[in-house]
This record gives sequence, structure tokens and C-alpha cells, in this order.
Amino acid sequence: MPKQDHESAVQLDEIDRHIIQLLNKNGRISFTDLAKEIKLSRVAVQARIHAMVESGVIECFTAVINPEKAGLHLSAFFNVEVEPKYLQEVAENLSKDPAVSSLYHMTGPSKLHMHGLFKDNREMEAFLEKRLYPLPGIMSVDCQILIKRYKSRIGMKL
Amino acid sequence: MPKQDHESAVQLDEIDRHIIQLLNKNGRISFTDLAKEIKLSRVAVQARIHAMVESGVIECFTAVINPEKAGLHLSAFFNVEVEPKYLQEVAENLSKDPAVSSLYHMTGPSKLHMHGLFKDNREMEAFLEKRLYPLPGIMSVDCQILIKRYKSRIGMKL
DNA sequence: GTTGAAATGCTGTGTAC
DNA sequence: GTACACAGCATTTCAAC
Repeated sequence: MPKQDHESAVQLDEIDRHIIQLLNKNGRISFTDLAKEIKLSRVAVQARIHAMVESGVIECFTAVINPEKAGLHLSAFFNVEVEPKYLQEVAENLSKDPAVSSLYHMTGPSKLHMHGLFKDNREMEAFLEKRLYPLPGIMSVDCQILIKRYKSRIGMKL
Repeated sequence: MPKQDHESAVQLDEIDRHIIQLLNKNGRISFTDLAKEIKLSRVAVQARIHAMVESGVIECFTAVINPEKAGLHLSAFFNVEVEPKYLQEVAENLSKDPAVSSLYHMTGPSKLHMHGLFKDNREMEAFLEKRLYPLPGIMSVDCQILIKRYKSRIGMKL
């Protein structure tokens, strides 16, 4: 867990960015190989990575799963309009839901933007009826279904 | 690279799901520790992970970066309406843009849903003016700015 | 699926510069 | 930051079950 969690930028140099780029491509690369690639000693690379984890620049290492192949054939994006006074409560509730993969508070009329992953239509309907609609202050929900994933998170610029 | 890339589901059992869950929490856990946690031999665990990478269930391993701390203070979501005949061209073009972190083709009037990460307002404006608006067939763009990230991808259900 | 074993490579730690 | 060394683990690849 990172020690500092205030959302301020951390000063990163070109070497840090290069390390991040390589870790982004392969999160399980050994420190030894990473050090060879960026032409720095292993200890120095480990120290930099450790520092970036501590400062929260690197949040964690994870496996990227293909939802479709894991049996989640339905991806949907929701814009949820919530009465402001219930926003926090609704957001915390939805965050805990395993079907919700991402949840953001946005500017604009539909404050909450949500991504959901479902096995099928039946499961999505159950989610809407039993989990989303019963929440307090839900004023409107619009839903768009994913047709094709052109690009997905991996490899940010920096 | 996965050998099969047709988007069909792969049969996963409870042990596979458990492995995915642990790899999701810590993508750099050693096979040895993973094997201890799920009470299976190292060789069996490695074989299962290897099979899931080959079949494309596990797309890759990666580092999750906090954009804010990496100096990308502005996250924005765009709904882009494109003339259908230019959709493919526009999508391919935008996919290559380093500022675009996610790009999806959705149902609904605004076919393309896009997430962008920018250092600041100035950079976003430059992206809009120089990269997005000049593309062919762009009919409308609406943009929402991220206020707060409640939940972000990590740890899907399965 | 399991265990065991051997060679090789990786990690954590410490020292000295 | 580098270089080196050392012990302890981890990984790869066998073989045998």
C-alpha cells in the first residue's frame, strides 16, 4: 500500500517513465532483465520501482483478463443520474458490486459513469432491477452496450 | 501472444478463477506462493496459467499506474458521433493516439466512447483541435471531465 | 494431476566505492 | 548512483508415478 495518497503528482524522470513503460508491457519481467533493458543496475531499478509503489505512482501489478473469454459476454456502460444528496451513498454502494468494473463521478447532467460486465442479458437485467434501481435518488439510467473494444487501458503515454 | 483470438469463452473451473483472482490482486506473486495459497502443486499452477495466457483469457500482466500521480491531471470521457462510413478509419486513427486510453464502439447515437488522459486543459484542447476534429466524418463530440474515480477496473468478479 | 531433483537464474541484503 | 558477493528462493525442465 502506498504511504502517501494525496493526489499530487510525483516527479518522474525519463528513466522512471521507461521503467513504467516496460512494466506496462510485461508486469512480470524480472528486475534483472528490466535492469539490462534500461541499462541501469538491478539495485537502482528495484529502488526506483519500490519508490514508485510507495508514492502511489504504481498502484499495483495485475493480470489483464479478457472478459469475453472469461465468459462475460456483455459489457455495458451506464450514465446514471442521481439526486445529489444521494450521490456518495449510491457510489459507495455500486463500488462494492462485483459486476461494476469502473465507476466515475463526472461533470455533466449524468453524474455517474459506470462500466459493467455481465454473463448475459439476463444477468444485466437482474443487476438493474435488483441492484441499481432500488438505490435511493436514482433519477435516470441510460445504458449503452459494447459492440467492439478498439483499445483498452494498457500502455499509457507518460 | 495468445494463439487463438476468436472471442469465444474458454471453460474455466473454480481453481482457474481462484488463480485469476490472486493474480489480479498481485500480478507479480511467485508461482510458488500462488501454489501454496491455492493448495496445488507449482507445476499444475504454472500449467494452468500458461494455458490461460495461450487461450487469451489472461491477456497480459501489467502495472497499474495512477494517472494523477504520473502528472496526468485531466481525465475526460468523450462520446463521438461519426458518420458510419468513417467509423473504422476514425477508430483506428484514435486507437494509435497516446492520449486515448480506451476506445469502444457502442450502441446508441454516439457510436464511439473514448477515454483520454491529459496533462492539463491546454493539452486536451490541442488534442481536440489537432487530432480529433480534423478526422473525417466527425459529426459531434461531447466531453465529460472526471471529478472522482470511485472504482477502476481492478478485480473483476468471475 | 503429484513429487523429487538438478541446473540455472532471480531476489534480498550487505559491503565498499 | 555502481559493482560485487552470498544465501536463499524461484523457475525450468526433467523423470517417474
